[in-house]
Amino acid sequence: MAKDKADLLQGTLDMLILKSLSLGELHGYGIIQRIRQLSDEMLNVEQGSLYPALYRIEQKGWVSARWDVHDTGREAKFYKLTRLGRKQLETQEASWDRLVLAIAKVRQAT
Amino acid sequence: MAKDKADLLQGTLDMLILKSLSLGELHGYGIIQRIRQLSDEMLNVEQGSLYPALYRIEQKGWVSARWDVHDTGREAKFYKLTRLGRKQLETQEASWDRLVLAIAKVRQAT
DNA sequence: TATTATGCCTACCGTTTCTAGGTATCGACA
DNA sequence: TGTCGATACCTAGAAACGGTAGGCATAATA
Repeated sequence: MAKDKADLLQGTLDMLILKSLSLGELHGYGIIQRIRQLSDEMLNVEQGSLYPALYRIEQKGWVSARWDVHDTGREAKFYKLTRLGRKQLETQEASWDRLVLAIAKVRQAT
Repeated sequence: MAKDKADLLQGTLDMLILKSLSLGELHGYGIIQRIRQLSDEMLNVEQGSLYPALYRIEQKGWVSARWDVHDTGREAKFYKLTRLGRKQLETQEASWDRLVLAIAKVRQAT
């Protein structure tokens, strides 16, 4: 990965995927682009990370998938957040906030 | 771990250890206590995570260790941040800030 | 005296991300 | 027409890291 881009921390990818899907149905390749774009190029999800993650997430029932043809005429697998997935997103965001807060506390220490 | 405590994200432990040592020399067991205390009990580092991490960190030259006897008369292995470790702490804090920012950007998206 | 807290350690497990490969289609361009 | 990059999917294997679960020893405390 390019030097100016940070590797993800384990545990953050699910949240990012769920979040990007919360904005609307999307296919895998598009998820990568959306995350990169929304983060101002700071986050770059590798395909080898994404597709297995999508599989896991689908198994857990957080997203549903269907094949479809989009505007450009190409086939792609579109993922959609389920109700369970929306809940999971909230849970993960809350966990993330708690962690960020906890680490901030440690870092504040003088 | 207790349910109200979050597991750490992989990649954050080094920073927490370095940070707690930046406040002064400490032994392993004390690092765990300091992190727990500073985070208001939100972060609990397991011994099985800490000691291997300390070993890794020492190998990298970020901390130096020495056995000593402390007030209570007990022996303990005291760790101290090296100059390299202090630099590493800065680097990791900067990375953390970037990641938090990047994720915030993604989450802001409507 | 028995238990709890302090203090160190290791082996193994599970999860997750990345690297590195593969396949196929489409559009642009030489 | 041929080639190349972008789009789009996938898998196998490696690497990293934190946790669980165990062990050992000593000091404090009930």
